[in-house]
Amino acid sequence: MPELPEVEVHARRLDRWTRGRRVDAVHLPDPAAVRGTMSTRPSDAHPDGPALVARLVGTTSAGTVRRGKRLGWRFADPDAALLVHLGMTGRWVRRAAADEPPRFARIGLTFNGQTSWFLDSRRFGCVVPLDPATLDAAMTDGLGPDALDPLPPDELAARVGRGRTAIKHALMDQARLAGLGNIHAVEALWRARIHPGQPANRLEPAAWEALAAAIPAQLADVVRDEDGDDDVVYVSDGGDNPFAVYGREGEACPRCGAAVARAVTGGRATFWCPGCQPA
DNA sequence: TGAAATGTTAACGA
DNA sequence: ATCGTTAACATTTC
Repeated sequence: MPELPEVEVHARRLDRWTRGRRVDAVHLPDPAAVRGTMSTRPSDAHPDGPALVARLVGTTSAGTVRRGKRLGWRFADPDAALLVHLGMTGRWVRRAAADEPPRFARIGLTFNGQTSWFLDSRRFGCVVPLDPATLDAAMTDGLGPDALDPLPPDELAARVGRGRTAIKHALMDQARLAGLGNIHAVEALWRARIHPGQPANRLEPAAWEALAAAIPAQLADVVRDEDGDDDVVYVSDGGDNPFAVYGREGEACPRCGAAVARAVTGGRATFWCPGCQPA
């Protein structure tokens, strides 16, 4: 699930569920979920992962922060910190402490009779124990400004508009702008009426203006829709597809009625409306 | 059964 | 140096 809105929703959830509460127990059904650095590979498991996670017992959750798709979690007394990346399929759920671990449970923290579980079927997600003094740097290192914060169009153009690479690709470059992934890059471009394959350095000022508005609007709308304690329902979950063009090849564009097109670039499926996002 | 999947990064090739 | 593509990671679901 995770692009910026999903990470934001999970950060809020963990905060609500745990802040100010003491860690009574930890569970680590998949030790490879604990990594020494942010890595998508279980083979990069932290050798001392179990010991480091065990040290959280007795600390108190001090809340979460988010930047781009990274989630930071602080603990106090004694201080500790985790950097969480949800990868492709990561999410957090809360269950009664007496319940069995849910399917795909990788790590769990029990607070006051309830356990918050990190579930991740595909195992690209990870939890990185950090020296709390380094958490701020780890949260921002290598990331552009957070995509949920509106940027003036000229600043967006200066950051994202460099080079001839396709605008969609440039938008997903976390070093230029942090938070957009495949789905929301596709949706933001549709909102701004920009063809995803346009070279980033050839967008007109009017296009940057449209994009600068479309990006935070897209992300904020999704955050609003997904906020709450319920599991996020996504395209592949069999739920209704909530998107305008993503996953809708051949369907009518909700704005102009033309058939939505699909192509694969950079190994990723891209969707656009040939009617209102001309090349 | 084959194809595709929200993320990240390395490795090539042009 | 820059850009695009492909593969890899690990696993599930349609």
